[in-house]
Amino acid sequence: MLRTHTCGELRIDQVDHEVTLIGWINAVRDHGGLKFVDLRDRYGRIQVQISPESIGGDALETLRFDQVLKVTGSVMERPDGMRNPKLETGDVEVIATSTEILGECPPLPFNPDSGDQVNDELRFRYRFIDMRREEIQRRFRLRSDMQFAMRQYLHGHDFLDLETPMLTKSTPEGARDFLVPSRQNPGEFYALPQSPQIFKQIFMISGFDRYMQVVRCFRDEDLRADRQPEFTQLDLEMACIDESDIMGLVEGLMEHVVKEVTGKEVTLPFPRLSYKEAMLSYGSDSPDMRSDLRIQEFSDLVEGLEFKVFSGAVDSGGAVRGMRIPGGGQWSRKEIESLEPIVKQQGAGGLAWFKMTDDGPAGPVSRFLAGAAGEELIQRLGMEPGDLACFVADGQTRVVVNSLGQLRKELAIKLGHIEPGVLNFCWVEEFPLFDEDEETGQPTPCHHPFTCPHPDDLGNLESKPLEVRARAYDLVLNGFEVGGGSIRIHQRELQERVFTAIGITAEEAESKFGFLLEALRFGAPPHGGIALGMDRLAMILAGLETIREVIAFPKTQRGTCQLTNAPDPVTTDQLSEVGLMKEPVAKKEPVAEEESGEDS
RNA sequence: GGGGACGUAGCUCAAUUGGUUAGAGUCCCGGCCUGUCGAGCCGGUUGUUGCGGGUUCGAGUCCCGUCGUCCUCGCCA
Repeated sequence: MLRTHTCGELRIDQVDHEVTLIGWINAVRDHGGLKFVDLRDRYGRIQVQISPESIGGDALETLRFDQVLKVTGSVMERPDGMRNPKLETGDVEVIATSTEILGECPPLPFNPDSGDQVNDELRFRYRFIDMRREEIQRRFRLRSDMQFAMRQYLHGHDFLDLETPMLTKSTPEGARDFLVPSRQNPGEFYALPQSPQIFKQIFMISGFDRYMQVVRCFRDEDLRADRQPEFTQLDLEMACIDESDIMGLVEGLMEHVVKEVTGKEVTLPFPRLSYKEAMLSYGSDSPDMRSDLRIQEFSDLVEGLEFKVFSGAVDSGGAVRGMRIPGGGQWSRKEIESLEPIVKQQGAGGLAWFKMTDDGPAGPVSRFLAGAAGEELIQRLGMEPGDLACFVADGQTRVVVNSLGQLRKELAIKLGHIEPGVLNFCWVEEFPLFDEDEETGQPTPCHHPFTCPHPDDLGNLESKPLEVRARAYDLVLNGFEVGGGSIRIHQRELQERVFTAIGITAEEAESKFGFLLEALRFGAPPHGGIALGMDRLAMILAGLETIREVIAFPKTQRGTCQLTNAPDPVTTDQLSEVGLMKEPVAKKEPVAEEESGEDS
């Protein structure tokens, strides 16, 4: 080792020891002859004293922030009144007898102290500087601890950590694939896996019983704060189990992980609610239960209200829903109306509302509340003086759900329901097996085509496919979907029926999933599993707003890497080697393929 | 593909209704300084206001286009 100690470990015990440290210069306090230098590494910070006397009159080097400095000297107890209680090492300092700059460093492109204030573009371009920050190092430590705790827990429950291919087969369903051309098979392509789904099912058929993997997955879709084109899942699968076994295991896993990483206790079991209930009461399939705001149905009352906006919505097949906002009656009209853009963005025409005062309802909707239906509405809401009620009515129930769901989210923040550090898990289950494709009307899998239909609904698979429930479940944490899984189909015949229901012909099924269908013939046990989003989990456990902050080298919203500048054009030679030709519309030219390089 | 926000010194930001020479803090450079720990004091440099066009006597400010970053809808089995 080039050093005897790290920058975080020296204490009174080491006084008079001769030590050698290597670290980044974190500050230089120059008093002319006497200099104090803070040296920093992963483990902490320590003050080094450099003076002409201590280093024997040698010329002092020019010291600058983030140079890598090697210091040899002796540990001294600091004089009284000169200790620094803010530093773990603050009772001692190192009196340098020699110093050497091992790594030069120009002035930095940004000030790391400004931390997250600096714009992301710059931070990610100079990620190596950004990641020196204590704050960032803590995040990645947390993520590392989290993944270790997961492996530890699952190892203790007989899971095997098994690998699956990264170069695999493109599948027709689901997200867009990232394609990889095959040099040895011109014109043919691998795809990067969207998930190891089928491979883990094959492990089950192979008798591996309990499989886990921390695995990278790839989906070529547009990005969000919580979505990157490549992301990491804790993937697991078990045989001879049902839903409650998976949920129970994951609850135990989360309890262990949260305890190990944050020291917090979670309450088990996690509440479970059906998809239907989640959509109705919370306006989302990933409800944030940190807030107790609840959406309620009022479509059945509109007949008695004589409010055309409401009745019109219901008449055209939609719905009227609303929620009580305790204490919202204190808000001004202007403040209430400032909520309207939230619902308009989701396609709603507007926000209807009334306040409850000591003298009864007041505000735009109040004049429709005089009759019996109005009274029932007020009663159902549980309105008390000082409360506000907001409603959305629309001909499309989907718009009502999304609008109020979004409004609920914003109100939860506004009302201070979102306390930092609170972890609120729940399960959402009984998802529909299929969604309707908006364009073709074709049923398409909500989860994936290997999800087992609910046994009670099997009779409807062909006749009323959209009413079939799935044996699927999502794990939700603080309003984020952090996991999703299902019991899988383990019978070939049922798998074929599901393929047919989603419009996959026998030929397509054979060519795309033939290997799975074949495997299902040869002794497949009942099985199921789940995949947990590691980036989102790490983000929430670290109290952050975007998964970019827990990914060392994230992509921008356009899918580019600021550090490496990927993706890049490649040379025509590289293309032809893999049997591809360039379309003449390339945005960027390949770098230095045959440039003549004239200096300007 | 649609909607929105932002882009001014290396960095973080300011600049009144469109009005003179675009400022501050920090960083950086020079000087002073032997007990600081956000060191201090004195002095100094730093600008294609993202880019291109337009309106105007005059544009950082208004308009159009474009590029980039972020948020979001669509999309994400």
